[in-house]
Amino acid sequence: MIEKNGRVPAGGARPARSAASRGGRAEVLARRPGRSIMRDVAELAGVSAQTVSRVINGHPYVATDTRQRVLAAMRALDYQRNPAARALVTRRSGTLGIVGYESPLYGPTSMLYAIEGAARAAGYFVSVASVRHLDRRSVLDAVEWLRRQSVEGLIAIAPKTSMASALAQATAGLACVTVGGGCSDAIPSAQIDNAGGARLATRHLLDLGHATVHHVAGPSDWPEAGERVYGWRDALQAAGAPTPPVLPGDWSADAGYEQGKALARDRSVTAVFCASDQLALGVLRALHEAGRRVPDEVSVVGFDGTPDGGHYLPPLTSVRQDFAELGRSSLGLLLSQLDRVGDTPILRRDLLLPELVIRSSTAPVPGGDGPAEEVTPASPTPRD
Amino acid sequence: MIEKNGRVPAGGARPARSAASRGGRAEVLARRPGRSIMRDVAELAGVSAQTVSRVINGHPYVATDTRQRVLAAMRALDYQRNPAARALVTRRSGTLGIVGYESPLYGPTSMLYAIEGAARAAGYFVSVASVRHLDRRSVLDAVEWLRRQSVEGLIAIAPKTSMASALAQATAGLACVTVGGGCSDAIPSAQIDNAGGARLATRHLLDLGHATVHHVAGPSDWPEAGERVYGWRDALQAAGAPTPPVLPGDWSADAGYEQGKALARDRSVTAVFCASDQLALGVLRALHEAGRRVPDEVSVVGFDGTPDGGHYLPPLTSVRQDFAELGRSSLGLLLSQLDRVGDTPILRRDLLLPELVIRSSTAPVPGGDGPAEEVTPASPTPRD
DNA sequence: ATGGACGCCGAAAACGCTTTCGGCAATGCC
DNA sequence: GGCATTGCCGAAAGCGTTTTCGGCGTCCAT
Repeated sequence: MIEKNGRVPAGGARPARSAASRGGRAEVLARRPGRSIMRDVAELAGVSAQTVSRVINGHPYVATDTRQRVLAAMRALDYQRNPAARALVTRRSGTLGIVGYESPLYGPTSMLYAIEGAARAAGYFVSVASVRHLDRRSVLDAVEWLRRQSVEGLIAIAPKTSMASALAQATAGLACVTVGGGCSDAIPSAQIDNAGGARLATRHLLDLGHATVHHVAGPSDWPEAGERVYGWRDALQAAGAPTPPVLPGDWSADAGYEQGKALARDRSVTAVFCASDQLALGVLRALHEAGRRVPDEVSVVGFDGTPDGGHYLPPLTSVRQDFAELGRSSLGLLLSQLDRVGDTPILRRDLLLPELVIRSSTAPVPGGDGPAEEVTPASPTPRD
Repeated sequence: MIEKNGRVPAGGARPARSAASRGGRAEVLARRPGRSIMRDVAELAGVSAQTVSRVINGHPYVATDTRQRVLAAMRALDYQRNPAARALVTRRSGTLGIVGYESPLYGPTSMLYAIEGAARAAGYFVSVASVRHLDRRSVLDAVEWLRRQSVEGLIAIAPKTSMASALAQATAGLACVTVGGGCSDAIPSAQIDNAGGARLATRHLLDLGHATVHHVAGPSDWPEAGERVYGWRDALQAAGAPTPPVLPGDWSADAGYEQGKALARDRSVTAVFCASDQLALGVLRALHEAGRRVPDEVSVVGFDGTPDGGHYLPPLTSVRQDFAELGRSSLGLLLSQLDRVGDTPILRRDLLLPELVIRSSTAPVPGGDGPAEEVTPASPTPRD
């Protein structure tokens, strides 16, 4: 009754594993009672372990009834494959990493969840490492931490321009994608057409008859902020409108409030384009406190299209970006990198098109036509 | 020159591993060139592999100079321990799971990052699984997915009451903690004192002379929403004020707007306590559109203390909860569960104290004293 | 009959680490 | 001087999978 491999056939429920091996040493670690392993399934199904493996991995050349027996045994034992053992031999962890910027911003959060959902659908686990501050050290640490977990690739959410080199250095030899801000030419990225969105917003205001549009920008070291500035300036120049100085801030309502106060003092400003909805919220408040009515005296446009924006006072016209789609897109980019392991990465940029949602914070310019008359703001040049 | 274990001592840079084993079979999988393993380090340092292991794991009984040599070799080879191999033998993945509710809410997001930060400090990786809808099936799937990754424990963010059984069932035999909503007595949870916060808000309005306070609640199947209702009602009764019917919603500004429209029509309401800042945002808008001035005619209080709330029109008085601390607290709870593996879990509840931040959306009742006179709302009974 | 070709399955060797056991020197104690 | 103790280290087993190799039928074409 002794089998070839020296193991005693199941006399009782489950014989002490490995007790029959070389030195007859007692089992080293007590098995967690609830967990069964592949060999248990194999015994119950009357096959060998690697046949079980074949069934699990969908390999061909398994007879139909054998497959059924194995599947039944798996169900009966509530078998679950040990990912560590699998990872050890396949050299694949099946895990993707996300370095996320620790901010309560609407966008990054939406993307995080979208990425996870798409990753799970593709069979990948998702592990996060957050950075509180976007400095070099933090990013290096986060990527290092993810590496230690042997992630197969990673997505960096919302990196600043200055992090390009840090990220490139830290992710050497690792598939990497950035999202919402192409921070470097060396790393593929998924992002919306920021310049296009900014053009959309600016042109909308110009179309309403405003002589020019002021811009409260995002932090100057974020590529997304820079691109929006570019699009805004571009639309202004295309229409022959003067270009006021950029008012920089971070993305927050606090910053918007501060810049808004200055804007409110200047009676010549009739249109403001903000690089985020939160900035717009602050501007709206400053304008209101200064007694300037929106949209009667001043029009305001935001960027992001957050659900909250629809309930600002007044409801905010904004450039909506589809963060969920952005997240999915970035994952697609990463997966396509992983497919071509070894080859040179494809440096693709996914550009999503934003959409202008017009609500109540924008209106035609007060006097019927703009205060400036050297141009005809009512008929912009839609040159594209 | 043949060693006892049959391996050929390093003649060249790195001999084909396992080529000298039993059948002289060629190496099965090409090693990733960049990755060195423990044996490489051991050879370079002139010690055995398990001495390297001892150094890494900080075991005693390693001579100081040996340790130095090993550390130097590790640095030289840029050695990184293979987590899969380690997990396989230790039966510990070193990973914690988070099931997160896929919503752009401010709170859950802040907590997610706080948990990750604290977990990393404690040496744990964090893997997320998000659920789009809080139904039973989704939760079961998410937990199952995390299990497949063999997480050692998990934290469920913002579960509804109805998920109690699903969560309890799915996490059987797994350390689990909920945060921001004790959904079941069987699962420990970290949360703020919702009832206390609601009392704070309600009493504040009562103190301002309002005859009673209306309440726009969160979804009725969220325990947090229920507790806030309870605290609100409790404060009302303690002050002898009448208890208007609860106006339920979800947490969104949309819902707040809808309920706010009804509230605005009722001229008798002078004070509204909302279960979230976003609800308050919607209420504020509805009130404004109906021509009711805040805080002159109606006072509004929110809950959460989001940074945006400070820029609403008018800036919102709110009950601030420290989400980051909440996240850290929940992780602490989970870790203490893990320490006592096998024992019965300690069913602790961490209660954090919220804080009322008073801004401009609340003011004394219009007429100097409230429209109702059967009680003296100006002197509430602080009975606790 | 015979020889592939094909379908199905099992034996055994890794994967890279930790753990247990045991060995060897140096030291302390009686 | 013998013997236990202590500090340090190596050999070997084993964690639970996947992969490679090979074996055994069966079927079809010679």
